[in-house]
Amino acid sequence: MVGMARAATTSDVFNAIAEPQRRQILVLLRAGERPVTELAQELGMTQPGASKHLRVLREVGLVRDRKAGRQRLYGLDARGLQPVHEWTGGFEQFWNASFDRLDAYVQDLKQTRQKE
Amino acid sequence: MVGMARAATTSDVFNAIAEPQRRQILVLLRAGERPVTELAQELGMTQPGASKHLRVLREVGLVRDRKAGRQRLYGLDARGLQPVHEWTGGFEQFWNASFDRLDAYVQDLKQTRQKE
DNA sequence: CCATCATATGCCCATATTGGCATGCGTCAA
DNA sequence: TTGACGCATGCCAATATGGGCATATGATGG
Repeated sequence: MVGMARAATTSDVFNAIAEPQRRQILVLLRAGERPVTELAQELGMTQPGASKHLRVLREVGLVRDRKAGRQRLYGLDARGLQPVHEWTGGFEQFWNASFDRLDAYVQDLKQTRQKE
Repeated sequence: MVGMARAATTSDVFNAIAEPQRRQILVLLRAGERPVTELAQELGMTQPGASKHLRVLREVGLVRDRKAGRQRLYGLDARGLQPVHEWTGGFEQFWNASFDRLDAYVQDLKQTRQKE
């Protein structure tokens, strides 16, 4: 193996939600279970397209599916999003500090120049 | 254009943090600014590799860089992570509800079977 | 049993990546 | 000025995707 591409999107949640349409699907599912075709329509994608995205979401555990007659209802299982929320939360203290740090840089630069 | 792959990773934060090594870089930078080589060493990657990941992070605005002599110090700018935190936070109410919903499914199935 | 509806898959194409290596470029020290 | 150091890039190889289409699968209703 000489080159590698990217970790399979099906392997982790971060990758699964990197796709805008998959995020939209998750948002839609907050309103409740929905069959594939309905999701496809509401999001303006083809049925195969929706199925493929749903498959990825299913494999990382963000959605569950349940057979209901001829349909297959997909439902949200947001537990997998918690790690992402927590990971980003670990940077919360830096959101506001960023500007201050930037200022610190500028100060540093000014002092450095004065010394030269 | 007949086929498309995936939105450029450099275009949004969700995609930028989909890469494990880039997440590690961000975590390391919480401790403060660091030159490329040092990051590469600590994460066990080559210098070009680190540079490439840093470039992606820079283009989505998650890191800033500052020249310091021969070195280039990279620093964290976590503001871009806030949207991700908020998006996932929008599912917080479903983290605990998931099990209940699952139970509801089981109940449904049982009733359905009894009817048959 | 048959036509139809609802989905999942397989295949092919064009693209986006990531990694390894070599190399260009600017900076600093002797 | 010259050589070493620190980084960014370019190029190539191997892969993972996402979309469009056709088609296999399954279940339902007559």
